[in-house]
Amino acid sequence: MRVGELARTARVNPDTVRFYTREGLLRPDRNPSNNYQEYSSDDLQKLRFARKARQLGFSLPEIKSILSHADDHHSPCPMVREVFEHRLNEVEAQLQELHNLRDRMKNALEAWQSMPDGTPDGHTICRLIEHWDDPAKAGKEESR
Amino acid sequence: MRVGELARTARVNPDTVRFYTREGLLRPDRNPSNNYQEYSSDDLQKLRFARKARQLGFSLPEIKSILSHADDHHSPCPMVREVFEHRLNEVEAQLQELHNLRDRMKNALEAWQSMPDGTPDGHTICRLIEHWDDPAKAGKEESR
DNA sequence: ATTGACCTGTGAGCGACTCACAGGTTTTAA
DNA sequence: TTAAAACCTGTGAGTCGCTCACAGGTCAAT
Repeated sequence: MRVGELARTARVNPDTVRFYTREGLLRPDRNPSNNYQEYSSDDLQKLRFARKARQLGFSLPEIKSILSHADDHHSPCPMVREVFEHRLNEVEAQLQELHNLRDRMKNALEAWQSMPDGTPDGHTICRLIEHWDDPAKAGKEESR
Repeated sequence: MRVGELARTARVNPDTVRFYTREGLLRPDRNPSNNYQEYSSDDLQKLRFARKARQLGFSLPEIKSILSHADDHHSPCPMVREVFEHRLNEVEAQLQELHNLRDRMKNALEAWQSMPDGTPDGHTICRLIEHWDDPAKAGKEESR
């Protein structure tokens, strides 16, 4: 298959396919008659993997090295594992952080919701901003 | 306080402070004698808010508009709320996605862990790649 | 034969920094 | 007091991972 088809089936931008090819992540054959690139179903799998890996926050160089390790078929590759483990740690941390912030946002939004007309005033926003780092205060009125 | 001090207390790169200042997110006074920028504690709060908001995925223009709405003190601003709600949805989605992928990674790593010497071979990686989209198969041997 | 949809390479633009440079200022400390 | 170190200034360029724009070549359908 050629660029367009590959891109369509993997639901990515054709330019991304071209970009990955330029970067050496995909290595299609060339049709010598018209110089078009010919991708295999192997390339499709690599592309899909690459996209998922990107979502996980792997860098293109990392993905490239994982992929090329997988290419020469049965090399033991502790490096891939290191990359993986390292990335997993980062993902866990990010997940935690995101979770906290999500809760913070929800609280803030609830505080807004319960206002007379549902629109916040400057004060609310100020409080939100001032106590952003302090979940105990954000979204709650002080006792007074 | 000046650039360096502000940056240190907020634990960001001084260049980020300069960048935010260039972008109009922070508006320090100028010391006319030496042309240095003078930041207030208000700026510190804005900076901290901006960093948290960035982690949540708000864009700089969004942050800028939230901050300037908060500046002219008591404007009701449904826009800020819209941005906030919209972003919350995205965060929820991202959280879900990240969660799934984290589990996927853990499974994969466990499968590796249980291998004889703890290092994966080409086959394992291939399976991981081939069935990346298919949690039922990744990290498990087929029945045979 | 012409249209339109594809393909090619290259180069530039994006957001949000980050770094490098060249020069001016302030602080420290010998 | 003066030299060095540590700051500050603006500007411009580099980074990553795309994405788009351009100019031109190829191919299938009408």
